[in-house]
Amino acid sequence: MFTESTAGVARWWPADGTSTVDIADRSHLLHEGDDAVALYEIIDGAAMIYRTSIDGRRTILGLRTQGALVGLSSGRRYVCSAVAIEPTRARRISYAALERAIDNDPRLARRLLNVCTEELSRSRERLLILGNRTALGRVAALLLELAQSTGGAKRPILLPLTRLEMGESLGLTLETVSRSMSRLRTAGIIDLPRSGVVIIRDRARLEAIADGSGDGTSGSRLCA
Amino acid sequence: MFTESTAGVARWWPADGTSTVDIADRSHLLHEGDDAVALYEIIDGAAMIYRTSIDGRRTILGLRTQGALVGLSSGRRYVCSAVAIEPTRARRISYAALERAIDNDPRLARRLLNVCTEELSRSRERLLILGNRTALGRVAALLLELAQSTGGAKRPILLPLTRLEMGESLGLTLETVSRSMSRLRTAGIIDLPRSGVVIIRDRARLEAIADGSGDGTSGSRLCA
DNA sequence: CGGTGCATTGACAGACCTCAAGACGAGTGG
DNA sequence: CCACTCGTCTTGAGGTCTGTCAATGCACCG
Repeated sequence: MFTESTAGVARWWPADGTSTVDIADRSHLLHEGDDAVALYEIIDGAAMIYRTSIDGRRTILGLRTQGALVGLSSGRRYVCSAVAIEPTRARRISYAALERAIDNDPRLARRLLNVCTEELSRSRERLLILGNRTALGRVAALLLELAQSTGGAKRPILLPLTRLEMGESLGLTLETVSRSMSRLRTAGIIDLPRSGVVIIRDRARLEAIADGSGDGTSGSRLCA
Repeated sequence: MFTESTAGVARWWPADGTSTVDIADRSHLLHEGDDAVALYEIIDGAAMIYRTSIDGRRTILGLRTQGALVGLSSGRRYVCSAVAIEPTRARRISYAALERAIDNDPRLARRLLNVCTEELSRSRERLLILGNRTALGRVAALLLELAQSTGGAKRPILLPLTRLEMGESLGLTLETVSRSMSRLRTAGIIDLPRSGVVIIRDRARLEAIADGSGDGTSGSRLCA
């Protein structure tokens, strides 16, 4: 359904309601609770979406990179906050202009629906991870996700998240994240050459751990 | 955004591609991996959406009741399975007819977008629960959700889920679910008159537990 | 040089999972 | 009607994993 490519979404945006904005690292695109006045498409960079509980705990709902839409909301207000985790450029599309454009061009609606269902898939993927993975599996899955967005196959990952943020993203404490990373390093699966950098040495085993196939630290069957 | 009421979505469906289907308890609406040919709107009853991992473990991603759309997918195939958890009637809308209808009526697109973002909200809500709630809090949250869909304020909840399914829904084992229910009963917060029935005796404390405000089993501040 | 923020590591406690036994209810066949 | 089976639920004991608290190390910066 709604299977059209989203690569060209940009050229479908209404001309009158869009502008380009630059967001510094750790600056907000939008705040939970604010009036939902605009949607953002990430052109370059990355952001994380999060919500804060009454008790002050933050839960990071996901990371978004180039091409993703941030600010989708079902009500009049944003339900999540979004903050850049690296210097980011985004296209800002006003809701008012967008709704007008939808009425004029049904193809835009289909593309938006497509993006929205993809967003759903990502949320569900994360639910699977939180629902039945151990700490090690969750960390492995996050590293693979980060490796994908950082791009390179064997290139080092420049971690855009602190251990605390990784923990908030995975439902773990920063200590557990740190210990999991250390276990992966000891097992020879990753390298931690210096703070903020990760190198994946054995992607197959990392994937096996992320998929829940044992803890992968002792003779993986996938690498036999 | 897309804030129009969805109460009247039904009358917007394309006439040519829709039909009504009745699904027995524990029968499937659709299977993960099948060609995505139709969307279902639940008219009456309830269904659960789930995915199965390679290792055979099932993760229940959520429950859907009257008005919800089941079968939203970003690709050519369904990414989740959906099974009725009580006798259910649903409206089946073929994707082909739906896409045509979208092109003819932009209001439909906006309503669909609205439903889709609501779906997103539900997934995110569940992420929050799995990310930072204890077993007791998760069970409390699920009971409140079930109470809502069962309807009545103080009416008994006729559990549509087994302990195993509740566990698969919350990322817990069935034993932990059972123990949590027993703790809630011992604390006087719920009654378990017979198998498959739950009565909420102290909603305020149950909500406090679900929101993570202590374990609520010893003198809740909300009830002082 | 001290201060600050982040990461690592240890010790311990608590939460949850696993394995196991038994209870209960519904359905079936004698 | 009763015995039997089957699936589900409950409860216990013990082990593992993760959270909490705490100390230390490291890089960066004033």
